[in-house]
Amino acid sequence: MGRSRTRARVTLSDVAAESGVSTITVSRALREPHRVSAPLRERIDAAVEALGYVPNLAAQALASQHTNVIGVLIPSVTNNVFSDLLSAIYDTVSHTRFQIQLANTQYSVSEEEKLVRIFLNQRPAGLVVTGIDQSAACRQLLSEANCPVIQIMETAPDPIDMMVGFSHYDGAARAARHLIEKGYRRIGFIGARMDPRTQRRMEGCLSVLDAFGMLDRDLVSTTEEISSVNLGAAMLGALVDRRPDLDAVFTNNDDLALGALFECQRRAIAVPDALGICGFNDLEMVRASAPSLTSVDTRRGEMGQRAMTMLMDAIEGKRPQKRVVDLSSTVIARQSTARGTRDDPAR
Amino acid sequence: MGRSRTRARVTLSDVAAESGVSTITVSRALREPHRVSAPLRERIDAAVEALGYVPNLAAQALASQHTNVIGVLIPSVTNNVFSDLLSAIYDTVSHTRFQIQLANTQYSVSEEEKLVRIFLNQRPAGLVVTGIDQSAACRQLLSEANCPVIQIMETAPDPIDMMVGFSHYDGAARAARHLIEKGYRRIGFIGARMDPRTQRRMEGCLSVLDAFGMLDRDLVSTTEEISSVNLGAAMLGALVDRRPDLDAVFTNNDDLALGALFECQRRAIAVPDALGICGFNDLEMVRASAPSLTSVDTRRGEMGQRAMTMLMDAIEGKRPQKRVVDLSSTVIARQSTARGTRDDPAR
DNA sequence: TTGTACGCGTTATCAG
DNA sequence: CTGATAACGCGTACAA
Repeated sequence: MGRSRTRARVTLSDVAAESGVSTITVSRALREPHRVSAPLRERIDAAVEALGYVPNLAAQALASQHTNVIGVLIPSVTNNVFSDLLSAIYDTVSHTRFQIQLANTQYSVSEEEKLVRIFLNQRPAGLVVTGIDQSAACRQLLSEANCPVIQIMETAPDPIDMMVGFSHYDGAARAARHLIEKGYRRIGFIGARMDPRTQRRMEGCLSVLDAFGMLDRDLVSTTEEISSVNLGAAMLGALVDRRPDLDAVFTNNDDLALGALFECQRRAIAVPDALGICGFNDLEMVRASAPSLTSVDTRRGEMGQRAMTMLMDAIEGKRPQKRVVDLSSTVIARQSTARGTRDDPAR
Repeated sequence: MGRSRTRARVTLSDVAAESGVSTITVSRALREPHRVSAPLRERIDAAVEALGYVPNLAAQALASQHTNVIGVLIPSVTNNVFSDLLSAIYDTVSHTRFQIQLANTQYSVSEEEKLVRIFLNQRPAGLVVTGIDQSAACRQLLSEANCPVIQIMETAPDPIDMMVGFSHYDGAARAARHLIEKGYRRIGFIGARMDPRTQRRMEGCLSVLDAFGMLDRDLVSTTEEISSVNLGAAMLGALVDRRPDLDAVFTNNDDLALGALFECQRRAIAVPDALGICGFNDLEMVRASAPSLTSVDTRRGEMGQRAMTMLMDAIEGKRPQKRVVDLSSTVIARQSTARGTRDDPAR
């Protein structure tokens, strides 16, 4: 209490009174201008302007039984990976009639299910969910939803509705093959948090190492802790202490890779000659480091943009030809793996 | 169109029918349980559970003329600085009745004003806005708002309502003094984007240099470009090319500082002996680098937490004793400035 | 402690 | 092309 008084809010009927028509006509003039005669439209627009009318979203939602809200569920707001994605999502949606409502599942499927339930009850225009590891109940809810749903970050053969992402397994497999091609032989793996996508990356990496007869479980280091640069440094340090013969690591993401690089610098381990490092996600910063870090580009900006375009199209009734868009991923070879066997060393 | 049919939604009156009471009693049992007799409460809770009732937020908002939405306006979703803040905000609000609605001003005051207008019309429970540089109209709107408003990231003597942050001017001044104490004499400044807070940091830094007779405008490098690690590397490179006598830089944030460090590594410029580097914000990663980077801790986690606590208290009518909370900021001295004049060198 | 009547601001439906 | 009327689902104000 105690703050200044509310100015009486301007409603549709105020605008109607001002322009001498009924409320429904104002409502139509705003939503379907072509269905209202030109002179009326002008009078109404003028009245809206003069009175400073702003629609009441709650009333719209209640009356029409739908909203312009696109719900976006991501596991974390801190992770750099998602901030790139979010940025693209916001950009794509700005200047459309839709608004983003962001929710945070904290990597919990039960939290995700709870949030989906809440969102669905508010009749969103569309929903974006991260990954493919929803609970059975959540999948059920989403497939019965009366709005388009798009899963992002991953691909799989059984989309709930639509999907745009890439195979984490394949991306990591590419990274492993890259390290092998560069001549590394005792290749380790460092992973943190170990959420489902992280695990699939690990599997992709290990399967390739196995296929080449190079799999050594003792070179695999994982933790449930949240990924960070400092953690990458600590994990690389521990791994090298235990296995000084390690000659390359694939880290589950770029934070860990950068930490690993720093630890190498501290220990005077030569990168890439004594140790190769490959990260994942290709964050902006790994291009800048010295040496620059090899990473896997996952085109998150394009992913966010495509996801929102597909979703908004679907909301307008334009269903995509293909419900699953695979953006794939690409190894960006840089100095940290440029030991050079067949490729020329990076600049 | 063409997705599966909506199940008839469960409303208050369904629950009322199921438990044999009137709708208003159900409504009360949900919002003010103590005002309903125990047996009824139990019957109602059971019915809610059995039917899977979820309140319709639009109807609540329309009937009660207020919402549990806390609007949060930040300039960027990509900037690491805001992700730390956001994370604290989400954590503090989770498990309360409030929900966050995030909006993105893109560092534009006109966009901010537009968003405030939209938010205010939906009767938010509270509003969080970034900084102190709102447009006059926006300030006006916010001071007439019938909900608590808190400005974050900065402090000033004239809060719109409440405020929690720190002085960017002072923080940068501390950084400059730290560099001087460490024996650096030809101190440069590197800044990107140059939003209002960035500018105040620049002013704080330059004023100290000036007071010590060390201000050299030729050592100041700024750009409107968005800050990034790569940009930090490029800007440091250009500055050193032009002024090889530079012996320290204060960078406007940690991205730039890290880029500067990388560029030094590439050019074999010894940090901290030949060049000292001090960043701003104390991101997690700057503790891990080799050498570790000195930075200014701005306690963003605490800021987010305090802001939400103050706001939620104010919503419940508990106005704070002091409307402006100054969290201050602290130089965290690390290896990148440990040339050691009076302090002992960092570990 | 519980219930009745009504209104919140908008849109759907059906007439004119 | 325009309007009257009735919802939408819930909370407020008052009554019992």
